[in-house]
Amino acid sequence: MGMVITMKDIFDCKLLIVDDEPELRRMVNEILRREGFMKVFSAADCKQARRLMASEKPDGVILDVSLPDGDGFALMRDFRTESAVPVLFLSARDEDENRLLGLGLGADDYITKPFLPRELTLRLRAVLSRTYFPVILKQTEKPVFRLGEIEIDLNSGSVTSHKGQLTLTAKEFALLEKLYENRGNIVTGDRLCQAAWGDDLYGYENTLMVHIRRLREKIEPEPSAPRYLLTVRGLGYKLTGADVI
Amino acid sequence: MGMVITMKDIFDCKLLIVDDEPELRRMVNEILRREGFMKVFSAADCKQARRLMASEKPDGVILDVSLPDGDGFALMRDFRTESAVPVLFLSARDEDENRLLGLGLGADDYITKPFLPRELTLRLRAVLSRTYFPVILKQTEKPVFRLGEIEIDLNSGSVTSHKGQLTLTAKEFALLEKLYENRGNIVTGDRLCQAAWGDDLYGYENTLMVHIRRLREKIEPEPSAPRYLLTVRGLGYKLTGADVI
DNA sequence: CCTCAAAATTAAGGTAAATGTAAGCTTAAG
DNA sequence: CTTAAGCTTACATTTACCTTAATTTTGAGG
Repeated sequence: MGMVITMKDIFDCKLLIVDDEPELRRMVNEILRREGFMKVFSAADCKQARRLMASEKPDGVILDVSLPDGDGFALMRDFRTESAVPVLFLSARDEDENRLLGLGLGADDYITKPFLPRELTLRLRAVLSRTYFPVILKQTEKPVFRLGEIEIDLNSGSVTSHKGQLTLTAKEFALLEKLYENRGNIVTGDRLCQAAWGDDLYGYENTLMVHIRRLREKIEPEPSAPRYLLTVRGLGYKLTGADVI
Repeated sequence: MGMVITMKDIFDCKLLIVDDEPELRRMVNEILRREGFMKVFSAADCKQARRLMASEKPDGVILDVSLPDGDGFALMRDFRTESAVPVLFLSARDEDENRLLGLGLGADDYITKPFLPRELTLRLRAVLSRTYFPVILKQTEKPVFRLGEIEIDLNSGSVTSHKGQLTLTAKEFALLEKLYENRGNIVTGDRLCQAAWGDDLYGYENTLMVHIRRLREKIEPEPSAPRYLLTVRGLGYKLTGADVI
């Protein structure tokens, strides 16, 4: 079945264009209007951009990398201290592309000039869709949690219990992370395999079980009678009783 | 203001890949899986494509322009007489590009081989978004509802009542999910069997009853005098009194 | 490049929970 | 009353999962 979600209408989505070329601003504006974005603001330089950012609080920014009075990257960092507004970068081909690739762009995207209208709207939609939906964005800090007396830190991949400290292996880590993300809910074998191996599963069935077993040996007081990492026959596994720290 | 829309979950979105190269089918399949599209079918030729189109009724098609037994364009026109399914064309660079541009593609898009995974998913999202609107949601969220004093969470497959917490088995889960989807309406035995077992239904009559009984034992205060999961003699079963949470 | 230990995978036998079956019983409709 | 549809229970079977150990792969250090 479908689900009902509340989301901003495309007509209500405020966008800010930051570029020093008036012709390009006009063009982008036009493209966006045709696409249905009705609230579009534009700024020619950093100063103006900052002002509009503060007063209008846009839902997305289209930002030129090089601006007359500063750097697009620096500007983005400033925006980001205030909010998680998604940013789509504009850059001249070759000139800035390498720099862009090198950056930790996170949920953002970039587009090189010149571009097709279609390209712009495609990437913009994709960028916006990441923030308008309740998707967990790239999280720098991984969770630390507790299963009864056992403490688990996904930053270091360590499990601490009365027995001492153990380290999770790569597969164990991937599995536990996935289970924790969906804690309380059933996670199918397929999804777990995908999380740990990536590709489509052939004969993973048993391999998964063995890894689950090893994980249980590390996180369960009594691996053969699990209390936290439960099997749901025919459906998958689920993690219960996890207390966030 | 915002708007409320009903959208299909990305996991419920069925896609059909039509291409004669097995390796490409496999690759596209893989890309889509990673992106979260779980229901992907593939066909090697027009004949197979038509069959899958009729039986699965996919929500989107990724279609090679040239196929061993016919033309992708003709195939698309055929599809379109039945439904408004969005089509994303695949074509060899240069070879078919001009033809594609010359066509009145309408709401569709195309992509030339070879392509980057990112390109495929971007364009696919865009194509789908026209029918589903802003699309894209990574995490499937199943319903949580209440039957009187009993709370049911289909994410965790758990039933909570004054007696404590029980877990549904695979069959119980499938049946209850189907009944909930059609809550208030009668669901025939055939349809329930199909939901829980698949296409082939032989002599399930009694087996179904047994499973219904077991389900009632978990969700009914008094299984022998059901208040929520009712029998409709000669027709099937129906779920009533379900309050969405 | 080799060595060795840790990790991952494979294989095979075992087990219990989930499922299937059958037979007698109950209920509703005509 | 008769009949057919559905209910219930106990029991048989199956299959999904568990477990252990042997084998292969990986990767760090020499």
